[in-house]
Amino acid sequence: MAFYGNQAEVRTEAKLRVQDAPRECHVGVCRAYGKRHAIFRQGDKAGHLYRVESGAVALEILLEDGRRQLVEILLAGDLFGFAVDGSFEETAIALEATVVCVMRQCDLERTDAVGWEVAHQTGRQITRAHDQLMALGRKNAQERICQLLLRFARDIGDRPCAEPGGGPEPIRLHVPLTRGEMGDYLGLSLETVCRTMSALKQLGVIAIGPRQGDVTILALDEVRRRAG
Amino acid sequence: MAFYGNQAEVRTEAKLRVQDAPRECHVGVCRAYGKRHAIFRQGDKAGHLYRVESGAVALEILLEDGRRQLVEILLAGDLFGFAVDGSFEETAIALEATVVCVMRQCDLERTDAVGWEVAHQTGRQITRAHDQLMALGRKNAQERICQLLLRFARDIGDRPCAEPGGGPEPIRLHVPLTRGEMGDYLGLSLETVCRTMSALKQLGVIAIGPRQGDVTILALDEVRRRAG
DNA sequence: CCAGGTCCTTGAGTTGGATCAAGGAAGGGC
DNA sequence: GCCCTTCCTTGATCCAACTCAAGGACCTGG
Repeated sequence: MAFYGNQAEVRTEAKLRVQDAPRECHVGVCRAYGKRHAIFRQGDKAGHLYRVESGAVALEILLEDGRRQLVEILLAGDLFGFAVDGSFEETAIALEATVVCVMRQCDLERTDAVGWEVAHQTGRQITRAHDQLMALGRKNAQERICQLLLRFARDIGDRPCAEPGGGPEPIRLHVPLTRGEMGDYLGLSLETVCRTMSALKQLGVIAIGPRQGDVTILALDEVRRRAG
Repeated sequence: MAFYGNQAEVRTEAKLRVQDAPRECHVGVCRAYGKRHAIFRQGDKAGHLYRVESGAVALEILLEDGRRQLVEILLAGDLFGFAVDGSFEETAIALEATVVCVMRQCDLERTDAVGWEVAHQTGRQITRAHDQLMALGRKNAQERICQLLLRFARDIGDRPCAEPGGGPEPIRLHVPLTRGEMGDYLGLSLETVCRTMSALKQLGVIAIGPRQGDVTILALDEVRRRAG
């Protein structure tokens, strides 16, 4: 049972967040996970559904030869844990201290109308996967990175539509991914991610730092334009 | 209403197929579409759900500069038409003469338990999207093409697991995509698709023709191995 | 059976991003 | 504060796939 293996050692750093996390958890139980710890692994038996309460989760697929691909990034409110033949095809990893609500699928299926809630969620995720496929298939490094930055910007300052003049107020955001993980999500090498971030900084479109993971969008319109 | 625009002129070529298509269509209506005709378009108002009864459908996204990406290929039984903010973000195109069952979402939501049927379908599609993301992000041309061939092979001779000796019986299949469309699905140029198919032919792994779209898998194990 | 369009194939040259390599800045533990 | 690990950054070189180009095969309608 590698399933619950990471919990104990995590309690401390996750404690502060557990307190403000538990919203209505219909038929589930909240669990806390520490940075980089697995929630389930490729090949594990499925049967539960998961919702991110706080933090961020990545789904990744590994090939035997070690190549790795992040296929989805999940933020608060997102459901995950969909499996096809009874076992997971991805590994779910907490990108930072994260609280997850775990629900048994059989319990959910007893509750009516939850099916549609799930269906809508999955529909949204399919759309996101399609956006990402467009990015990986046809967009260059700069476009992919701008699209990713917008992904995180959307969750913070959720302004519906920037003023045409180009919002002068910078947007500060925290990206819970290392350069390597950004590369794994975007189908790029970590060096290319670095170089492209540096280029965007040089252009005055974004600012980096002061801490790792911090990014400030200085010209939202520019980021939007470059994301395509 | 570009929505129903392609139907009339399609009737003839689709007629033969309409007859054997209509399985149980709970609350929907079957419609026939001709090769390369749109079922709905990027930006169209959503509100219906669709199921492929026979034939094949592709979902594509277009960028303003003309870059195109097929983001999903749907075969008989697959649901599509999930939209987020009330309008479609993809265009759905019939890859060959195709019959689709169209259902109004509001009708479906009245029927209990359909939600879960939909959720399971979408879960399967998410998994497929994730496989495809792995392909576009980290696999080379040969691996992507072998993965695509397996996709179509699975729907024909659905043998659960080939004999360890490497099934000597060749698998004949029809790929309802032009080289260009294969490229658009796999994030490759059509020339690369050609070259890679030729290379696989040279290696004796597949045979091509006699008609366009026909592919015969001569060494299933080799295709599997190369798909990664 | 022929004409014209669409699709496929192969060659030659180019390039965006990968890989290899080396150092520098954060950050966590003692 | 210092050490050690992890992460970030930049440079140099290389290569898989792209682009441009030119034929050839297939397919449909007349």
